[in-house]
Amino acid sequence: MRRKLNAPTSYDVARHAGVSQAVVSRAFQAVSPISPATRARVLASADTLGYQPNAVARSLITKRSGLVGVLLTEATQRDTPDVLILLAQALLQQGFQPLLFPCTRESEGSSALDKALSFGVDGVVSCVGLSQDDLARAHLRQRPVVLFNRHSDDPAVLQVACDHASAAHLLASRLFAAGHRRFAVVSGPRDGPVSALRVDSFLARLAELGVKAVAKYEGDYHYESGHAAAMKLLAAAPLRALSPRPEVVFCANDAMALGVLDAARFALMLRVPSDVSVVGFDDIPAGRRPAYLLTTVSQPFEDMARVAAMLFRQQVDDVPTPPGRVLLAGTLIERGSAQLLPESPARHRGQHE
Amino acid sequence: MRRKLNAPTSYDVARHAGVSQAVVSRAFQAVSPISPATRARVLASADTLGYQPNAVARSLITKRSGLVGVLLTEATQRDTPDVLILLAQALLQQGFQPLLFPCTRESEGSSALDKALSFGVDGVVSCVGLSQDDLARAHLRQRPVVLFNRHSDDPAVLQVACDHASAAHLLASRLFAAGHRRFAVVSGPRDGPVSALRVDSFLARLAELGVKAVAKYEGDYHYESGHAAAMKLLAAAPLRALSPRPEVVFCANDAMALGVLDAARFALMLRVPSDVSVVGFDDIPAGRRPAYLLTTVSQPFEDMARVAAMLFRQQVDDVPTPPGRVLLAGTLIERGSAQLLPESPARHRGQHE
DNA sequence: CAAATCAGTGAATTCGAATTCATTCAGAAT
DNA sequence: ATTCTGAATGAATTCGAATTCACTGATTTG
Repeated sequence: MRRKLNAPTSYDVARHAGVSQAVVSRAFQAVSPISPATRARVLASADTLGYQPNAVARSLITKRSGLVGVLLTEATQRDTPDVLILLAQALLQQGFQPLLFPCTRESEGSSALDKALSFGVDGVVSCVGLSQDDLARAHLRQRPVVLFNRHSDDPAVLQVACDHASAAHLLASRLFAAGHRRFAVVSGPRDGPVSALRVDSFLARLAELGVKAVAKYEGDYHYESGHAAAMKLLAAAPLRALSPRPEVVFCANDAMALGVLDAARFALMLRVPSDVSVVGFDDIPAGRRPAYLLTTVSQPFEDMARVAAMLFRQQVDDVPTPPGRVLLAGTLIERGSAQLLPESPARHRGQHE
Repeated sequence: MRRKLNAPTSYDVARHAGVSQAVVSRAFQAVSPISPATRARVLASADTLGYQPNAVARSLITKRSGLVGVLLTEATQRDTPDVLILLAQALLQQGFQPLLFPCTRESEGSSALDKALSFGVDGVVSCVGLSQDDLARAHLRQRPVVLFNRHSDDPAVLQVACDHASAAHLLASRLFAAGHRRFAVVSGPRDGPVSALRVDSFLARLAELGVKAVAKYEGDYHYESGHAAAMKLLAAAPLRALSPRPEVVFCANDAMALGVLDAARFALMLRVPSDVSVVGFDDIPAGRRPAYLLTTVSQPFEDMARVAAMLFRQQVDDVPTPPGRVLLAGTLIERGSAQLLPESPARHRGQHE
């Protein structure tokens, strides 16, 4: 009396079909020396026994698991969890099962990578920054890494990201051209790798245009910090005459922009955009609603996910792939929260798609 | 000249430490017959070689992979992707690495389960409905399944869900007690397993209270369908006198409730809640903002995730666990979008947490 | 008709760690 | 001193599928 607990193995199928175990194995490979007749017989047996090849045993010998480690930052988890979904779907479409490694701090990336490697992933797509050393370790074991919205100086590492800098640059130009001169900026945490790109580029462009004095506030990407920023930056200061209220508040992400908007409207009783323009970055769903109509930059997450997944597969399959950085342009979404140039009439788009 | 590509194995460590492979293996188990001195030596060698036990090889023999299959519906992916994050974090905390199986239809659950099993998962947490047959298959292989917000008639299957029915029941009572008599309901898709619970229970309670005529609209859980529902249900019909405008619109989820809210305010120029009350279900972040202040029911996702993960681990560890359904109560969140009883003063909560 | 070729098959080995079982050796008990 | 005990160790086996290699029998070729 055997234990029926365990799943049937290739030997069970072999016995049932009257062949050797090797033949069973071959029956499940696309191209392999096996006669069509035998294959059919084996597959039939497998079907009646409910046999499925054990992916664990297979990957032990083939060194291919069909798994991809997906490293997530806390920010991704909190603000744009749907990116994860898009990534997962794109990777799945390329034939990889996503294995999740949620990190709470950027520094956890290193150990997450090791854990992923020990699980035998074929490679890693990381939303978390990785050190040169981490990348080298993965490379040594021939496990490709694709960085997602994260930067590495190593030109050999594939990176897929939104072109934050260009978008911020464009935004600054447009706002300046619309006649705005008094700017305020709500950044993310100082060390945030993405916030820096957005804010620095925005400020750099303003400086180019001759705008030096810009009020700054360091937020933490949360709605509340946007609210707090607005209270500080926009409040009717007693000495306001000395430093007049900003005409535009640029936020490093949408969540904070919504905080600014709500604070401006409901706490400070300012009209948006006539009293103050607010722009964000990300195009989160909430900003699309009639209640907000936030002018913002949309990251092409779907394309980014698709490209990342495709590049990942190519790397795994050793398809020669030009390394480097793939920057996908963000889209300026003009809704109603900012006064932009009349030349480009602001379309009041609501939810799109 | 050996290939340095491959990760070091236990044999490499054994050689380096001057012991047998078996000892290396033992050094990495919490409790095993090995002297503290040797263990230290082995671990030191492992460290210098950068050795980590290969999880694939290990799980081949131990039948434990430390992986948990997480089956996702399209709805979860679209509406509440953060549930996935919470689940992932909770499972991780219990020592399981979440392997994702995004499904686009409920019917894909079956094949997703098989795939998960072939990957050697220790069990499955499913947001997708599974058939009796699926559950039996998993049970046969001793792979526990925990259903998350999904129902099974099999009392032996662990289920963790929000108590949608009770919450909807309470909501109906409260609205009725507040004096409302003309109700409209925006449901999810007819076959949606969750929508039915919410809407049916809401209607049942109203019927109990003597309210028979309720306007109904079948939405699809999306914002747009809420908008459309409002246009249909609340529009100033020519013969409105014959069927007066509903005082309350109950929506099967928040996304649709926001659609109703926006349509009422911006398209129909109705005041909320004085002209019409709107209530939703889920407590999505957008509803918490000052621009909406949606009255809704909050699903205790965090608790649900924690409980599900805990029960899952117990099952995997063969801790005797009383099977059955765990229903966690939803919380009625009273914000500004509905007129409820004066006896319970509506607190205008914004973002909470 | 013999030799060479080739497709299809099975026996045996492999991947890397865990585990069983036998063995060794130090210290305790007699 | 001798036997007994127990802890610590190593050799060998195991998990399940893929793969190498040798082999068979059928087919083609000279």
